Amino acid sequence: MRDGEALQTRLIWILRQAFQAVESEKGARLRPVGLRAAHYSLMINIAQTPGLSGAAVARRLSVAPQNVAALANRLEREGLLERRAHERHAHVQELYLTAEGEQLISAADEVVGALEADITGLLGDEDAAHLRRILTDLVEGLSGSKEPPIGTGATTADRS
Amino acid sequence: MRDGEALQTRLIWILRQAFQAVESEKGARLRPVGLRAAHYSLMINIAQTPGLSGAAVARRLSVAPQNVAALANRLEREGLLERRAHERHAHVQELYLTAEGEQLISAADEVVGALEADITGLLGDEDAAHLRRILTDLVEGLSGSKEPPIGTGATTADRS
DNA sequence: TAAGATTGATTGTTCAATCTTA
DNA sequence: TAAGATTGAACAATCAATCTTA
Repeated sequence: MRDGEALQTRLIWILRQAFQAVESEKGARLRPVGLRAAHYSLMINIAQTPGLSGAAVARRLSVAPQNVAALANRLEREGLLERRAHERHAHVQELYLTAEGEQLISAADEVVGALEADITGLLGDEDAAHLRRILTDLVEGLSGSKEPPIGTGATTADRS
Repeated sequence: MRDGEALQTRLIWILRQAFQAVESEKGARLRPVGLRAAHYSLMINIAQTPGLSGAAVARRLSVAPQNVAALANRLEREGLLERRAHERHAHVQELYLTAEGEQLISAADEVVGALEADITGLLGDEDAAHLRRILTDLVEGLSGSKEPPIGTGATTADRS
């Protein structure tokens, strides 16, 4: 590593730091509500789009489908989520929140929404918008070039 | 969640996406070299500051010291890293890379350095600098307010 | 007391492989 | 063939608790 390019000045490093800082704060604020960050991530997506299949959520979160399945198992055991068979495709499991799950995710998202507000308040509207734009460009540039051609991954069960 | 504030427009969400995209790309480029991302992260820090203690690396990486210990165990087993007792503090384990480790991290960091260059090239110098500044502000704002007063965590073994 | 190391248990995540169904 | 689900193994990371040493 060249000395003029210290580790800590790399965007890769700083991005990691920022992500960790936000994740850590999110986790800390979520704890009193009674939800772990991973469970929040899964549940908020199902709340936004009830009936999503496990595979579809996995794509949204960019995690392995087995991961979603494992989380769903736990949440189902805890009575926060339930699976129902897809009406026309028996092998597809649609995910729904229970009433209890709905209530919990509602409280949790209020907390996360507050964090989002704190962040934009911290940065100011201009920087926040700028950050949004630059990060979007980054994601586009990194994943855009190597993604499958067209319509791949979008199935009947993915209602996003 | 208010409809005007869709999940996907939140900075928290976009930051996660960006981090995951970069991590994924980093992992993909590291694989041919023969290093996992977690091992790279640990080794690059030891390469930069040989003799760092496990606790010190953990602080730098913002991970639990047990995590560093587990990774170090594996890397030691693989002959990429070695521990030596601190000269004056017998219970402190200093971490050093072996010759093989040095060589491997060198090849790995060339790959990661190339990714860093690709990213800045993708964004352009102006946006890259801007992103660096905004993310730094974010980290400052989030963690700065709740950090212990002074000199905490900096011990003899931490030569950063 | 405080910092570092260590051990054990739990959770989150991935990879690989298999099975079922459209 | 392809998409979704499932199972098992391995790895990464955390929390909690203990131990040693300065």
